[in-house]
Amino acid sequence: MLASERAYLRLREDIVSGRLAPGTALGEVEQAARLGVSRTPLREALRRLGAEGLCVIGKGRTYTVSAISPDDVRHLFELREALECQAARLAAMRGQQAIFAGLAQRFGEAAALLSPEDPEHANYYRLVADLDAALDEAMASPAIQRALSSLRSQVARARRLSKDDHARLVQAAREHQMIAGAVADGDATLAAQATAIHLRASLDAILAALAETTDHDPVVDPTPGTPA
Amino acid sequence: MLASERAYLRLREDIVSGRLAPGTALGEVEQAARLGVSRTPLREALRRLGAEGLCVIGKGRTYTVSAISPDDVRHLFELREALECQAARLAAMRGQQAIFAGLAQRFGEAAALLSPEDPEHANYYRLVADLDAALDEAMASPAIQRALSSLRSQVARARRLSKDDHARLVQAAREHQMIAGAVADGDATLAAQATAIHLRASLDAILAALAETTDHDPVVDPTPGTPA
DNA sequence: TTGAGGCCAGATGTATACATCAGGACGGAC
DNA sequence: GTCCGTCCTGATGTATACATCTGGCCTCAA
Repeated sequence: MLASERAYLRLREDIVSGRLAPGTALGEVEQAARLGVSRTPLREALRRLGAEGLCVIGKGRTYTVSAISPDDVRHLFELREALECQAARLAAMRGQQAIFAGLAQRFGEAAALLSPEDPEHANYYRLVADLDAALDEAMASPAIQRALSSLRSQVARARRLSKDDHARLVQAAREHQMIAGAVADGDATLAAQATAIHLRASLDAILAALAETTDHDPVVDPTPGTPA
Repeated sequence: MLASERAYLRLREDIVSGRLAPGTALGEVEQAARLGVSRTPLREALRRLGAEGLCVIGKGRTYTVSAISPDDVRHLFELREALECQAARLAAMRGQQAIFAGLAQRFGEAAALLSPEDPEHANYYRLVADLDAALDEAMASPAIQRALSSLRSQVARARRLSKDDHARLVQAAREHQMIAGAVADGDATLAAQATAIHLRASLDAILAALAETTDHDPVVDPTPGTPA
């Protein structure tokens, strides 16, 4: 695998997981040494992360891990709403009905996937990923796909802030079922509205979790570097 | 100015203007020599252009100037609609009424700016840019701003395909007036709808021009390189 | 003649040396 | 004592040498 790709993936994972806390300076030499690549591919990784918003140009020319305040999450979801509602609309107009009918049914049975035996909810999240992939293919709009993929790592980071309690996940499954159902019916307006509702509920869940956590705990692991 | 920035700006200009035709291979050594920089900053420029969609990774690892077929333009506008309608909505909710009222009035008088004495319509386009900037500031959503700025160079390229005939520009001015007016009124729904209408009309104008041109002329100047 | 296989040219990917710049610390002058 | 200017240190920006890969062409065998 390309060194620049490795560096990008590892840095992204480190930022999304919180191992690299917001505000951490990402020096080229330091990170290159840490990840075992030279500065050239690392620079490329850094620029990609910058384009995705995971890090920003601080003072001077240095990159720092971007913050993720409640307002940042709100702004992120404003973009998500624009993109995903449009995606749902287009998918409803262009997608194959059968695929989304099947997904809707699977979401209807999703409560079973949310058993406490699987604390990671791997099966459930695979189902969500399947819906995302189906929407991606159905909307058939490369430009929106690209914008969305650019957004996903930040969304993943935001989701980490939310506590996936059982009640929320059951409700989220219902929301997803509604989206898939509307797309299956070819109802573009309803699909967009269902998406908007889901995003609003997700945002509220994240903000609620954030409000709790910030009172007594740092949002993320504040460890700046790694123990060599 | 940084060499990477120079390379980026020149390559972007060359692609948007059509001097580098769609399908042109962008070899690192060749372009680095042409622009008088070394491969390192040129690579960075190439990656930025790739992220914006102005060039794509062809076979092997080579970059080529992206195509811009009617379908590409349609896809581009699907994304534009999602982003700009949301931007208009947010601006209507957050913007300062007076600014947009002033812009609406200026668009109402825009017909005077479209005199045949100014074939470039510089004054008119400055007004459009003012509206864009006002919306940018009013929506106060960094994420959407970033996505939009990433899109602008492709929009500029698409606009080059359209013939700015007088009738269309007059109509476009009315559409812009409507957007500014709706934002001034704080009417988010109307602002989004006015934006959608404007984008639809712009798209139709581009597609019509494209359909005409492709019948007897290449879409862009097919000169691949420069005469040393 | 046609297909497969390997060789070669030229590209991209990476590492590193050098140039340049920004921030801070130190010292001197007022 | 404080403020300003200079120097220094360490970073980023750039150029280039080297490694690696890709694709095409040529050769050879069936």
